[in-house]
This record gives sequence, C-alpha cells and structure tokens, in this order.
Amino acid sequence: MSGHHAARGRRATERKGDLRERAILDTCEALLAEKGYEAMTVGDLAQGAGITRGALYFYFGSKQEVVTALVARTVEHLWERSLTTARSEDPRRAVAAAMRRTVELWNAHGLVMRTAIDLSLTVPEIGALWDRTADLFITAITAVLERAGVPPGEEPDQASSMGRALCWMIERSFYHASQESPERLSRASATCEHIWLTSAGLTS
Amino acid sequence: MSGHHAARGRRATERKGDLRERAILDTCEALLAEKGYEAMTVGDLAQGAGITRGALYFYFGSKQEVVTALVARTVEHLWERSLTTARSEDPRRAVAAAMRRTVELWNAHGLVMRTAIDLSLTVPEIGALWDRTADLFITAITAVLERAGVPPGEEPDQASSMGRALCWMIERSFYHASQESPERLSRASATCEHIWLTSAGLTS
DNA sequence: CCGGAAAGTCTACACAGTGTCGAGTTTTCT
DNA sequence: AGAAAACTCGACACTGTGTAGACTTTCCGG
Repeated sequence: MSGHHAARGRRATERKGDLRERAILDTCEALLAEKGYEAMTVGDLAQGAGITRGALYFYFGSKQEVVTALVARTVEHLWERSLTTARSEDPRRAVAAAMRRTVELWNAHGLVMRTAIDLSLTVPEIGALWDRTADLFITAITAVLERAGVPPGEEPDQASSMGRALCWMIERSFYHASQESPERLSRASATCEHIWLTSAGLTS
Repeated sequence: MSGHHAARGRRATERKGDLRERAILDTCEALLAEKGYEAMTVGDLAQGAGITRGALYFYFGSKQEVVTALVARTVEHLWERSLTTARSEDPRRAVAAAMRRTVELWNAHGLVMRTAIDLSLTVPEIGALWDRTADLFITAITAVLERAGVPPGEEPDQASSMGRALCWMIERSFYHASQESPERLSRASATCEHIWLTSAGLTS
C-alpha cells in the first residue's frame, strides 16, 4: 500500500523506474517460459532485472503483482487489436477472420495467456482481467451467430449460451494446442471453426 | 521415496494407518472447499486429521502428494462408473445419457475435478491422471459421433478432432458453471448437448 | 505370552522464500 | 543550490517446508 507508482501517471520524460519496470516484466515473461510460475522466485525476478529484491519491492508488492502487470500489459495490447473483427458482412468470412486473428494471438502470446488462465482462480485481479477478455470474445461470437440467423437469447439453442460454450471450446482447445506446437494450433483452429460454422447453421 | 505405504498392499485387517490416510484425504477435500489449495498448509492438513505435521509426513511426502492421492481416489471412482455409457443404440439417447451422467459427476465431485484441472500443469502426476480421464471422455464422444454418421479420422470435420474439441468445450463449460450453482450447471449441460447434437448432424 | 520387527508418532532443527524497515544514494524540479 | 521525490540496498522477522532421530504402539511367529 506504499503509494509509489500508482500516483505516477503518464509522463513526458521517461523515469529510470519505467525502464526498470519494463525490465522486470520482460524478465518475468522469460522466467515464466523457462521455469514456470511456481518455481520463479522474487529473487530470480530481481536478479534478472539487475536489481536486488528490496528494490523490486519498491515497484511491485509481490510476485503476483508482477505477473498481474504482465498479464495486463499483454491483454491490453490484445484488446486494442480485436475490435475490428466484427465488421464483415458474410458470417462465414467473419468466422474465418476471427479464427485467423485468434491463432495469431495465441502464437504470439500463448505463454502469458496460459499463465493468465492458470492463475485466474487464485489471483482475483487476473481473474477479472481474463473474464473481461473472455466476455469480449463471447460477445463477438454471439454477434456472428445472430448475424447467421441463430435467434438471440439465453436458452440452450440460442445465441448467447452457444456463444459462451463455443468460446470455452476455443479457449481450452487453444490452451492445449499452443502448448504443443503452432502446427497443432492451426489444426485445432480448423476444428473449432468447423464446429462454430455448423452450430451457426452454415453447413457447407 | 521412503518406502512406507507403497509396500503395504491390500490387507485383510485394516491398519490404523489406513484410517489416518482416509482422514487426511477427507480433511484435504474439506480444506480445499474451505480455503483453496494455495492457502491450505501441511499443518492445517495434519491438524484436521488429528495428528502432527511430522506424522503426516509418514504418510505423504508433500502437500502435492496428498492432493494427488485425493484426485486419484476421486478419478478412480469415476472411471468405474463411466464405462457403461456407450451402449445405447440411438445416438440421441446416448448423448442425453452421457450428459446426464456428466452433470451428476460434476455435482458430486466438482471441487476435486476443478482442483485437478488447475493443478494438471504444475503437478505432472495429476496431469497424467486428468489426461487419462479426458481421453476416456474424448473416446466416448468420438464413438457417438461416428455412430451418428460423422466420418472417422483426424481431419477438422472428422470425428476424432471434433470429439476432442467438444470434450474441451464440456470440460471448460462445466468447470465454470459448477463453480456457480447446480442450476447453471444444468443449463450449461443443455447448451453443450445442443451443440454436440448439431455437430453430429442430428438437428431436430 | 514374549520379544523383536514393523508401523506409527512426536519434538526439534535446518532451510528457503517472503515481505518489511530504516538508513542511505541518486535524480528531478525550481 | 537545495529540498523533495524517486530509487536502492542490506538486514531482519516470519511462515511454511521437509528431515532426523528418539520414542511408543501394534503385529505376529515361536
């Protein structure tokens, strides 16, 4: 609860601390890939960023806060780019475009996204971040379903519920596939796309 | 790696230790519900089972081992009952039966199943256990798809891939829904059933 | 029913990682 | 220049883990 960088808003000149902060986050991402969340200690983090543990605690209150910030950074970057998805006329094209976009996202940020999913239970902050992200996807999927003629509503055979289920299918399929290889990811994507289309009544 | 109860096979008379072991596992399940995996310490576990930490380490090497044993116990119980699923003639009935069965499972053991999913990444033992469970489900779903006329094979529009994707959809939907309420769980179930049927070409 | 082995239990200890404190140094702004 | 803010560090207290070794209880063959 020490008010350090919460008070530091956008700034003209770049503080030394902004550098450090970025270094910490980058180190965190690297260590996450290298040894995983559990095994990564605050000491490792500090060492990787070239400072001592004490100094790190000036920037972040805990390991969880560091990871939360990393997830926030990634997820923000993700929100910006995903708003242009829904604007295609043909639902079939919209689905294909959305899936392509999502594959790119997972190829680029799979590690952080998997971490976010893993920690959403134990770290409420990350849970909230990820829920919001999922909602974005659910809304997008639901919109496409409705455009394809699925009636709106919360009943099992209506768009909203189906959108949610399909989102979870994609999340989980990609979670597993992105752990394996980009190749598996694109196969998983094709499968999900097919089920999505079928569910929307767009059987070729 | 201390050879204590690994050597103790099935036994006519029930050792005192078997009692303890069960007490520990029961306590573990209770604590998991009460405070979650992270917050639960080995001390809590021991206290709940009415012994000291030292005594607990006689039975299990670590907190992870306790939880692994709990997951194993639950999942075994689960394997036994799920083998009778595939024997219905009408695919529509088979799907309905499978979903009903799965809802029961999640209502009864949702907590342990969610824990298993959460830990499958960090605890390889649990990962293996859960993978095997998932494979069971995937195989069952795939079988029903094929019986309904979906061609077998690994291509995106063929049974095997679709079975996997549908399994993940169900897992994730149930994971979230079972956290909320039995009511949400049954709604999620209905949605998943609808998508499954549609994917199998069994549109009413 | 006795005596040794196996099973079970406990207290004490060593260790690793966390988070905090207060005293210093550097940077920034005026 | 000089005060305030930003930043850094080493040392400390605390919590939880896993291990060691001594002790008690239970089992079971002779």
